[in-house]
This record gives sequence, structure tokens and C-alpha cells, in this order.
Amino acid sequence: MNTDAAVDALGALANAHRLAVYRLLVQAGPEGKPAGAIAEKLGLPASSLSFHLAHLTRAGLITQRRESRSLIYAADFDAMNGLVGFLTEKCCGGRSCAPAEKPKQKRSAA
Amino acid sequence: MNTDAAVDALGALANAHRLAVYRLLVQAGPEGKPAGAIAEKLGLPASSLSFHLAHLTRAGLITQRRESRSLIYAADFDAMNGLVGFLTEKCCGGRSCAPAEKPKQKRSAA
DNA sequence: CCCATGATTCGATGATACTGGAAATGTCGA
DNA sequence: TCGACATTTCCAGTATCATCGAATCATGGG
Repeated sequence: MNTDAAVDALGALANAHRLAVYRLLVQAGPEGKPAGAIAEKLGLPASSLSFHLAHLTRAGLITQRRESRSLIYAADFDAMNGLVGFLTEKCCGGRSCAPAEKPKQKRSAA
Repeated sequence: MNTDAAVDALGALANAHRLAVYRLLVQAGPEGKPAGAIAEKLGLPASSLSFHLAHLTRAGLITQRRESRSLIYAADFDAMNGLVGFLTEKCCGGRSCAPAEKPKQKRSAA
């Protein structure tokens, strides 16, 4: 993950519709969801949804695969983890910064 | 963290300059950095930097405090953790999704 | 081959964001 | 009080993004 990729990913998520799509796919897990099901669930016109799906795909946050006539989209969890890692990189210059790194505390965290 | 707040935060980070500012502050830790030092480090005109700092502040990602003539900015780590939590919420519908959560499962679900 | 279905691309329009110099604001030392 | 310093606000020009109906592409069944 480099700066350009991170900016692309963040820009892709910085929209209410795309964020909703992405979270839906995150919750759907690796099997993903077809475009039509997403459009219905979110109440978006097909062309608008397609625009947003393309945006997320271009940013590397989701993947696309065809299954017969449907195109199935799924979240790319590696990309998300890479993004999170990039944001917190060298957090606090190595010093403790409590919850951002969650050290070796065995307390149940939220 | 709700959807609107997340969109604001992501939008604030979705810019090369602001992302650089934010990462600089994340690495600087809780003590933060004065605007002038950030401007110099990043080679940004003061007015442009001020615009970006205001954007990040409005999104709740960084905090501002005055120290004599300087305005010190610092990353708000709670906000970042809230954002990350929001993105990964209900990840995979509760099923295993490997690296996104603590790797505790031994089933190969995928 | 032809049609139905699922999804993308095209195109025009309106809205929003980024930039940076100049001027204004707030703060401190002498 | 005056001047120097640190930073923000103002402003206008440019550029990029979001929307969605219609047209188009891709696939599978009869």
C-alpha cells in the first residue's frame, strides 16, 4: 500500500452510496453479492450503482467475478487491512498510543 | 461512528495532501505539531495547509490547541479507531474472515 | 436465431472541491 | 503601543465528481 493507492481507496469509500455498498459486501463475506441484489437492497438505479461499483473496483477494494448472467462483487479484505495498516503506520513514532495498536492486553476489547 | 461521520472522515483523508498531513500527525503522536512545521515539512503554502487542516478538524480526525502563537494539531486516535471499527463492523456476517479479525478460527471456510 | 435478463457504458448537467496570493486576526516581546 | 510572527479567512478560477435515462453489451434458454 502506497500513498496513491491509499488515496484512491479512501476516495472510493468517501461517498455515502459507495460506503453502503462496501459495508454490505464486507458483511456479505467472501461469497459476495450480485449487482442486482445490491441495487435492490440499497434502492439505487442500476447505472448509478454500476458507476460506484466500478469506482470501488478500480480502487482495489472489491473484486468482480461473473457467474452466469450475474456479476458478483465481493470485498477484498486484504486491501482493507492494507489500508488500515497504512493509516496507522509508525503510529506515535513507536511510543504507546493505547487503542490504536492494541498491545498485549488480554482484556476484551470492543 | 455513524455513516455520515464516516463519510466525512474518509472524505477528509481522500486527498494526497491531507493524507500526508494526517500520517505525519499520527506518527507525531499525541503531542502533535504546529501548523508551520507541517507546512514546511510538506512544502505547502500556508493558506492551502490551513484549508486542509480545517477539513481534517471538521471531520473530527485531528484536534487543534493553541500554544502561544502557534496552533498545534494532533491526530485523534479514538476517531481513527472508530472509523476502522465502522468499516469492519459485522465483518463477514460473523463468520470467519481470516485476517480482518483475530485469526482464532481453524476452519477453512473460504 | 431471437428474445429475455443482468449489467455496463455513454452523455449532459449540476454540484462540490482544490489552489494560493493578499488581507485580516490573534499573540507575544520590547 | 508598536512591530513581528503564526495562522486563518477571503476570493475567484479551474478541475473533478455524482446522477440517471437511454443505448449497448454479454449470457443463456427455447
